[in-house]
Amino acid sequence: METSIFTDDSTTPSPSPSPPPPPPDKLQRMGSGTRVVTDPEPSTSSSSAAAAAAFPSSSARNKLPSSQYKGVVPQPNGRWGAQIYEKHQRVWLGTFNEETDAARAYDVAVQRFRGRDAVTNFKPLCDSVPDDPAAESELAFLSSRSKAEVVDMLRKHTYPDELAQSRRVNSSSHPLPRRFCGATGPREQLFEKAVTPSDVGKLNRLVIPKQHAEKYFPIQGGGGGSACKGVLLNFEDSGGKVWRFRYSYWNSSQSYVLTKGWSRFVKEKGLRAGDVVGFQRSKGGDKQLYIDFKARTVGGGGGFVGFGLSVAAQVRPVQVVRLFGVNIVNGSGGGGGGEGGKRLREMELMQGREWFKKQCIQSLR
DNA sequence: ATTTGTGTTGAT
DNA sequence: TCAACACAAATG
Repeated sequence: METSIFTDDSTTPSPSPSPPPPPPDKLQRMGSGTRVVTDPEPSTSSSSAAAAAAFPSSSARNKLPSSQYKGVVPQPNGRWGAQIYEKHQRVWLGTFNEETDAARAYDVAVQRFRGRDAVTNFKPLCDSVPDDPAAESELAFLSSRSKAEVVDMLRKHTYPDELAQSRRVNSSSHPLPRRFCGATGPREQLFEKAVTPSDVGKLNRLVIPKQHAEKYFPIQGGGGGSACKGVLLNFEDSGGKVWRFRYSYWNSSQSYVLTKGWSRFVKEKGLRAGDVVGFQRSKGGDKQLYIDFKARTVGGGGGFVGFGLSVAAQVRPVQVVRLFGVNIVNGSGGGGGGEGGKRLREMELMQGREWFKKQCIQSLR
């Protein structure tokens, strides 16, 4: 099952008998701090990211400034990482430019992981008196998502957008049974990867994280150091179409990659940075490989964009969603092109995304 | 070349 | 559980 590092309890998350909000006191700074950070001037300072870089500091080995916030750790480049612990294991929540953003990410995670009265950096979220629609909806939103999903949103910085979209849907009277991905069948999920800009760019290749490559797609002759003849692998998509990719190891970058054939997949599916490709394998003896992807929505103005393309050919129009009867824009110009070499950081901000598991084709046909 | 985020360790 | 530190993996 994916990376279920979390003992997920998604649907029944709050057995938390936790009622008594104890801490009226602001327990904000604690972190094993040890370091008071020479009084962290609130705001005013310009770019925090630049701050660290600018520090000539006195000692050769720069001690990174510890954070005053719980769950927040400094990064070598001046940015901030957020993390939370679960069962003796660290769960990384992503990196942020602002220390406070990292702290907020931790707050979201800790409330999802440990319940309403968990210790937070800022607002306990349920501090909002009795009825605060905003807080309540967010609470509901959190409960409706698995820990893994929440972590994913935080890492990709899509939490705000997903929350907003959730609220939209919610308000439009919808008993929508939430995600339903019935038994997926005889397949086992191997792993997933959110494609990077370069995975869908001109390099025409998909980097398979080493960890997964060596575990699921071992290359003949040994992976790590051997040369790279490469092999051809066939993957079937949700529409039954078979895709053949060349799979090899690149010594230059010490990476496992899918090359020949990959660009076609990107183009036909209209893959964009941030979309998630998933790899499965049938449990039967045939070990047939499968590939699918989760597109992202272009929430912006609230439109819901199907995949920007073409997939129409293979889609079984199930009784799709009838909620957004409005604009079904066709954004993604696969060719749209401009990527511009701006701040990638900002590009990474993606709006909400929907996971399009194959629709339940089973029940209908 | 940079940045992320994992491995590890010592402290609480 | 939690964060400091070091550094391999990932990304561009």
